[in-house]
Amino acid sequence: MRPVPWKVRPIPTVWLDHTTGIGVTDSGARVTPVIEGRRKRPTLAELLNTAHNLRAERIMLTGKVPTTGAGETHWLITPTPGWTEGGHWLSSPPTGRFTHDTTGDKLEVRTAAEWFTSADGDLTPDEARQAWVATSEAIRSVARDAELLKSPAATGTQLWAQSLPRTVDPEPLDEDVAELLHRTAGQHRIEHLTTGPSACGCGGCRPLVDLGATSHGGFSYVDGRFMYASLCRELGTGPARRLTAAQAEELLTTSPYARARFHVEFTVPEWWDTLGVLPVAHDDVQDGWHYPNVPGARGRTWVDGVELKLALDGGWDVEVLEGIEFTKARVLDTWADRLRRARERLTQDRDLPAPVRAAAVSAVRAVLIQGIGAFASRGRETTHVVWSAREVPAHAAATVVRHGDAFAYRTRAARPAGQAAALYRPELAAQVWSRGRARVLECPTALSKRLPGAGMTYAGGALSVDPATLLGVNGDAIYTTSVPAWSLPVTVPGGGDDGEVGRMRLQGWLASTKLPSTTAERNRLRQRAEAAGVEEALVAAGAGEPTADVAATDQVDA
DNA sequence: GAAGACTAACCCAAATACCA
DNA sequence: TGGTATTTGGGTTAGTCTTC
Repeated sequence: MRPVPWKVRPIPTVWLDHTTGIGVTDSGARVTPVIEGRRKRPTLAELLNTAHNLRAERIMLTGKVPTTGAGETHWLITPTPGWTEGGHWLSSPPTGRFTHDTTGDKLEVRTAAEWFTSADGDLTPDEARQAWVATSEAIRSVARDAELLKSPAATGTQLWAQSLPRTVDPEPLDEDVAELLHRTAGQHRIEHLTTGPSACGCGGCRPLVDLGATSHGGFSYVDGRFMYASLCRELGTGPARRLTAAQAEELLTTSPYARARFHVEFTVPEWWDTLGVLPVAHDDVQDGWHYPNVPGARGRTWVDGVELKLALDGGWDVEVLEGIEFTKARVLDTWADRLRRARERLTQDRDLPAPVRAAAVSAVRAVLIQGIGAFASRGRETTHVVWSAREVPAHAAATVVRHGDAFAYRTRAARPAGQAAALYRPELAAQVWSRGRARVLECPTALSKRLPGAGMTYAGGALSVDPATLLGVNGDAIYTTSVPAWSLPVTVPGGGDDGEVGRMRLQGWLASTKLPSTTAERNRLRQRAEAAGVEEALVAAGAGEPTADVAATDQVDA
């Protein structure tokens, strides 16, 4: 069943700073809010009225949009005289939906941060507007008629519907296979590998860095450039075939790269000294996933063929219990390629101010990542706000969150039917995520070659660093106490980053710091490392002074 | 002389094929 | 899988023709 692209028209938008209410219209004209009394800061209702007077149908907020802690009232839940709320989304990223009481006009409140992430400070309303324009032009340059939709996920989905080659008509999965994928496929690998409270206590996992012995050291942050775009090649899709143990075993030997998932029971080899390869769900699903790495530890789990191949190549003992084979097709190739070109076009655009360029590049990244995520989405949730507990429907009682005087509850739309079912492709998301997990372990570099019989040489990734330096894994990022040479640009000796999409490259380096004992500490260090940059590491590796050009590229490389 | 219609040439992206 | 070479084909453009 082929997805049918739908037509959208651009939404008239005003771009406002959340705190001051000052901003710009789509055409760049300055907007100042009408504020009653002597207040400096506009209320939400005043922002709505300002936008309404300009005939806008959307407000994009920039600047410090407040985050809501437990028990606090959400900033979207506040009296808005003249406006009726309906269908808010209070989680992240927040969306407010309002209807004007007299005209019936609809107005949506969103945050620019949903699209644009910027490492150094916030965008101004006008910068956000420029980034929006640049992003839509870049997207349009690779796909005629493409528009930015209401969210990056919708934009990605829509772009996919347009990018599916005419000759491809992927069959949706059977219900039972889709359900199995949902239950057994994880997303990003997030793992902390030092001793301390964030270490996995299951007994099958062991930390690699003992903070008792080394509490201080370097902190390097390496992650993949536009990683998902390089993982979309020739994915498997429906129809899917269930395989018995014998058939699965057979498939594994005849075509090791088949698009398939396997139910396996594995044992970590006696000599294994680094991080685990295969993801296993915790007994309590709420606790997420872990990656057993203690020699002799056993586990039973569903894994993608690429992860299994990595384990088998690494000498793991694996027994295959059953399998599912997908049909290979070029479902996402064109889509990912277009996004890659759109991003390329933006990074090369020297006319854009650096913050705008970086923001636009981050928006393309959001479309890619959230587009992938949307394939696994089983209908979206809506938040409803009522002012009395009695108005909450019984079936939604479990989702109620108190916001001051208000009660917010969530409902989930029914499983997608009709056209929307063509967009439900959990097998695509599952494979990209699996490939991502495999890629962060073993990643080709500019130095890599595939040699017959020898596998990949000079690979990068978590499996190729000294285990004693490995602090953790986070999605497509790894953190280590020393800089892996392959993560440096090819311009320095031993460097393996040639600027290609999909390469893992050094994003930040702190030469000496207190090593993180928790994931939260680690995330703070990542920010610090990113802010500190890579210059020091480059100099240490023997590079000359970086040119202005390189510095400019780095800035948009997020 | 200008505007529109038509056509051939060309370019580049997309699709395909194949290899290590 | 990742990479490269080749084929295919859609779309743009420059050039020419036609008509008013």
